[in-house]
Amino acid sequence: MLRTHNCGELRLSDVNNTVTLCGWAHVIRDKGSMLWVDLRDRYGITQLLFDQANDELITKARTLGREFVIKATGVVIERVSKTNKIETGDIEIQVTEFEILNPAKLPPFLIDDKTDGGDDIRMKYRYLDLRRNVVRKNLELRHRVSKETRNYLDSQAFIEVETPVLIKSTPEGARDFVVPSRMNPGEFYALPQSPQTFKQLLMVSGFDRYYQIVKCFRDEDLRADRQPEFTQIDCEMSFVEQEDILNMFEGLAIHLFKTIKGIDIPKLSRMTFADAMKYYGNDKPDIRFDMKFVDFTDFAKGKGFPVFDEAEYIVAINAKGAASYTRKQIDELTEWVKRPQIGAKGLVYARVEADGTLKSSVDKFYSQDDLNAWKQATNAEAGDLILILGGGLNATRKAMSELRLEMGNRLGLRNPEVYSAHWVVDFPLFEYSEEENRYFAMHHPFTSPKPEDIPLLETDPGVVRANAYDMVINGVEVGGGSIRIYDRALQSKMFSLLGFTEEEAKHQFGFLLDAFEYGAPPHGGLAFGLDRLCSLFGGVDTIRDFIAFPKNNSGRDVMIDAPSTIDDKQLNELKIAVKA
RNA sequence: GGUUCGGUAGUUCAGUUGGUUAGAAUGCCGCCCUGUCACGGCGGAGGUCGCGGGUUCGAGUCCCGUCCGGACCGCCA
Repeated sequence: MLRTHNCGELRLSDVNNTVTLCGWAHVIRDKGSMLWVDLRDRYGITQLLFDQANDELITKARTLGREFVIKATGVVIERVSKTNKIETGDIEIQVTEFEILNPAKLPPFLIDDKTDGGDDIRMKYRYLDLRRNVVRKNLELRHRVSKETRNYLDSQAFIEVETPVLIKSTPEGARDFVVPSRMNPGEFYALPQSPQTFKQLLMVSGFDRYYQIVKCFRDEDLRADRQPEFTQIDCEMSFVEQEDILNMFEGLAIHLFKTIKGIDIPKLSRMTFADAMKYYGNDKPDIRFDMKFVDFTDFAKGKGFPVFDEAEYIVAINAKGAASYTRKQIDELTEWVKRPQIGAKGLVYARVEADGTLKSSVDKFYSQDDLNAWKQATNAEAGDLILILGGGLNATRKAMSELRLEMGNRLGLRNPEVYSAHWVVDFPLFEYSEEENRYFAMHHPFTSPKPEDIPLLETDPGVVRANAYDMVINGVEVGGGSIRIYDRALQSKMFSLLGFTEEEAKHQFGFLLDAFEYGAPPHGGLAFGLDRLCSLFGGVDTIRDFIAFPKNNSGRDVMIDAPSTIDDKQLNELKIAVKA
């Protein structure tokens, strides 16, 4: 070992000991007669002291620069001026000899908690960014989440099994990343969007309780909370019903909150998909705050206000305490909902004045009695602001959902240190695509319908509910899963409803259908997004901060500059031609 | 595929209606400083205003195109 101690562990009790430390020169403060170097490593900072009593040494110390890697030996002494800002603030090292292990160029941005570097340059030099406390702590958090996940699942008799990364492309779901096969020209592997079919086969194999912390890949556009490669905590269990899965994995959530955040969260509440849409316009509602949707269709229609008279659906929320919004703020909010991303045509408001009367933007069309009905329906009181949108059902729900979250932000109701976790259950089995004129599986084609809804598969597939569930924390979908189909006939029926011919189903998923004929147990499971869980525990919206080497908005790794072209020799081997 | 915001010193940013030599902070370099720890003081260096074209007597500023980055919509079973 080059060192006797790390930079975070020395205390007053170590005074008079001779120690050797290694690390990076973090900050150098030259006071003329003495010079200090903050020596930094993963564990902390220890101050090195050079003074002019040793002229040769301090002169050599003046050649140091930021981020030089050094090894220093000296005696631990009590500081004359102590600081409580760092844990080693009571002591310093009176250096007797030191060595520059490696000099360093000046970094392009400050390696500091409050760095001066923007995202772009920090990503290009990610290995320097990772030296910063804040980023390192994020990865340490991620490590603890993984570790506690393994602890919990291990204690529940789950075993971790690795599944292949080079698998088969399937048409359903997200776009696959594909990998050409040199030995099978013209054929391609796909990288897994999830180990779904493999974990089901492991259930057929009798593993009973499986998990895997595993990379998954989806070739879709990125977002702050979406990366092309991301990590799932993938789980599956046999001989269970939906309720068993919910209990097992809310147990995991409770365990993680306890061990990672030191918080006892209550047992998770359950909300149906239908209620989530009705009251929040969203299948992953943030229920840290109320502000539920109130359906205004009945009493806002037919009063002569053309926009609402023509609307399929009219919905209101009560922004409590927002009556103080000025005309300018409301105009700004109106512009906000009219942005193409939100897509509302306009925003109607009704303000409850101090005396209880209402002032609305549509007074021309609605009497004070009409407005009183609004007030009653939304439980509005003096000082509240009722916000109303109207239009087509789906678009209006979506717009109001966005507006609700925005008002939650503006009114300070979305504190990242407050957590509210719940399940959304009873998702529809299918989603109808107007574009392609057919049903798609909302979750995936292996999800089992609720038994009582099976007869409806023939007559009205759109209303069939699935044994599918999502865990939602603070408006973030952190995990989701379902009870699976384990009956060959039912699985075949699903494929046929999804528009597969028998041949196609056999070609794509024959192995699974075959397996179902060899004694498949009832089973189900779910997968958590590890990156999202970490960002949630870290209190930020972007998962990039919790990934050591993330991709940028365009799916590029700007540090290694990937993806890149490959040379003709490689292309020839793969028998691939690139279109000009 | 689309919407939107941004690109000016190593870095983060400001830059007025288009008008003299493009500024600040921080970092960096030099000198000074016996207790610093966001050290302090004095001095200094540092610019292809992303790129290309256009309008104009004159463009960091206006227009068109393009590249790059961020957020979002579509997409993400």
